[in-house]
Amino acid sequence: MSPTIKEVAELAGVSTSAVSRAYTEGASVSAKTRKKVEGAAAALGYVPSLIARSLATNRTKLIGLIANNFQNPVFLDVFDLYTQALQARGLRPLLVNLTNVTDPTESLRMLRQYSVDGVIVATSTLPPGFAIAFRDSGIPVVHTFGRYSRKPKVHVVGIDNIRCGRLAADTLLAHGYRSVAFLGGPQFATSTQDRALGFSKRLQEAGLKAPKLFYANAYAYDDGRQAMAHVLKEKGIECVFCGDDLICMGAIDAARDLGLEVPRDIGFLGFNDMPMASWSAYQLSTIRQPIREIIAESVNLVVSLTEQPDLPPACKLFDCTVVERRSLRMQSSASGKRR
Amino acid sequence: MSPTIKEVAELAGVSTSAVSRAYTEGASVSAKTRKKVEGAAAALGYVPSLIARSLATNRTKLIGLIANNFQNPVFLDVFDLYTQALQARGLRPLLVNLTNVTDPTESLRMLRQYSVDGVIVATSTLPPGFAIAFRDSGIPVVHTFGRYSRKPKVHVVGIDNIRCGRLAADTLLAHGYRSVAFLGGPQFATSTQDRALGFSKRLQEAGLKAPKLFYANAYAYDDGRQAMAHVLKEKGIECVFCGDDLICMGAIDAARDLGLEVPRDIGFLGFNDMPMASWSAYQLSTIRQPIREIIAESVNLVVSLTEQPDLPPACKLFDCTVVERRSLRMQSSASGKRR
DNA sequence: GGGTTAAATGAAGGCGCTTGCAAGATAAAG
DNA sequence: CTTTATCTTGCAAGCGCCTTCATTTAACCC
Repeated sequence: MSPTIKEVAELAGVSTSAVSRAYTEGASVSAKTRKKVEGAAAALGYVPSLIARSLATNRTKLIGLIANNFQNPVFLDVFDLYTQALQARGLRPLLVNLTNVTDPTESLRMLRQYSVDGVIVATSTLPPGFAIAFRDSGIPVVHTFGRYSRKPKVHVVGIDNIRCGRLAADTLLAHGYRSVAFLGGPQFATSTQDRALGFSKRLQEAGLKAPKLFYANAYAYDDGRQAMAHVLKEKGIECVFCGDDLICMGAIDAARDLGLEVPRDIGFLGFNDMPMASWSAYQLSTIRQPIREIIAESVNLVVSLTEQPDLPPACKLFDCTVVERRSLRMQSSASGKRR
Repeated sequence: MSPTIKEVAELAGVSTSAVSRAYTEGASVSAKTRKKVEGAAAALGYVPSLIARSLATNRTKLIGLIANNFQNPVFLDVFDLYTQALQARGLRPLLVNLTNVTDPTESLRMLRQYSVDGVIVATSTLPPGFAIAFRDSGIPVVHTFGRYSRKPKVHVVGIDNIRCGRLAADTLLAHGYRSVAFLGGPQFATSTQDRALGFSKRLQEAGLKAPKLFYANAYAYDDGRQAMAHVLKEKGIECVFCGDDLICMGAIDAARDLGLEVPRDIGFLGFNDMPMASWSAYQLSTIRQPIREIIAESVNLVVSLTEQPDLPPACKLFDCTVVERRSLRMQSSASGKRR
């Protein structure tokens, strides 16, 4: 069907090795034969088969891209950036959807079947067993949005959620809030755990009592909305720090349905700075993580790993920033500067 | 590294053919040797290499999944459903991001490099040249969300946007609106063109004058918002039919910023029924396309095409339904039933 | 048990490409 | 015009699997 290397060789009047080399970076070919090969290839519409090549080279240029959260808009960005970054380096994302999958066996089998060169786990809500299972079978893996650890099991690149929690606390304090709550995502998500921790700790350091902790069942609007009902039963909450913008918007709507006005009656701080955060219906103040940089770094890393699989696992962390809009009350001039 | 068929054969005490057959559906193997093979494979941690297999069978089980719109939340659903549907059939999506790509050559080359078994073009905003280029090079292609045509160049599955436009018109008429506008996506998108057409036509059939047509630069919030500014310059518009929920929400916010209340002062009908449409800040009435069915059908189709590549291209269309929420004023009892 | 038919098996060649090796061509040096 | 070093090139083996073909084994029926 598709022309093969042999036909090109024949037409060009050279050996198959020659045409192979014409397509291999840094191979030894004279300009003359390269020209001949290119001519023949063009005439035939030849495209070298990566399948056959990878059988010989043991490199597929395929990167498994693992996700399990197709509800959250940030992942659109994530997919977009990943596909572009990988494409730019001649790699291909093999998309793996692990929604509702609890056992790594099957996905591992599949990834090995295709002999992917590496795996990127792009989620903070997947049990750590997955990344570790991949690593154990010898596949280079980087865990994006993974948890910081002094001695990580796999390479992780992302943010320090504990620091983010502290940043959130500082922000609320700077706005003069004293009685605040935390409304996280699912309690098993490490991102939620860490943010809650940092948030609580910083508040206590500032002499406040530990905030009440609430959890939504998922990083989603409806779950945020429902969970907010519980928050609202608590008296005297001035402001809530949400673990995700979607949750936050759900929470805001829950509050508004009860006649509360944001930020006059209650303040909100979100997380992720997704596009909707800037919609005029919400105007969310939120914490943004540098997704673009995180992903660029992840791709760099997985590429390095295909070349040096034995790099010791490390955490590469990026700083978050707060984006101020109008879901927090005006900064009281007394309360000092933000950091 | 990974154990090969030969090692398994050796350990199991059979020929490589035997173990190959043990892994091939419908091959002739006795239960006894299959057991032996499975035992040996398990002991070795053997996973057959799809790469090698596809070199021999000329089937990769790889499906190119082409997208170019990573801004619109519906595509999260699309990705989710596609990956799941493909996985369920033992196929793998190779994600291709064609954002800002105008020339099919490069992507075609890449798809051929990987000898994908088929291609799914999942977008309504890609020039038709792409799908056709794929087809011309012999790759089975189905165009999801493509345009209806009596004599299509490639298989398309989606909705009849002209009918959707008519449905929108009927809905607005049933609500008693008389002076309405259309606010579409980019003017080059066939989906927008067709919806505008059906919408206008139906209104005129009902004896109204043709609606004013407006276009947003993209299926996105900000673009909807900006375009709405122009709509609002027009006097006497009672209701606007938007080509996308995002556009619609942008438009609503633009209207609200001017102090208008929805649906008291102006009505809105959206398109796509994305999750945000049901948020209490919007409560969008909108038209929903059966994405799940569309995608299931697309996958079925692409699978059939890998077996019978010569099926004549056809259009498989699905009906849309309107989801009534609260962005249209109460149905005037006089104005009759919805269809 | 013999004969017939069906099922299971192994050997071998091939899928399209890469690559070590040795030989041939070219260039640089004397 | 040799000699030596550097490039190019083709041959052939191999990457891990499938599949045809011929052969062996099992199943079945009188």
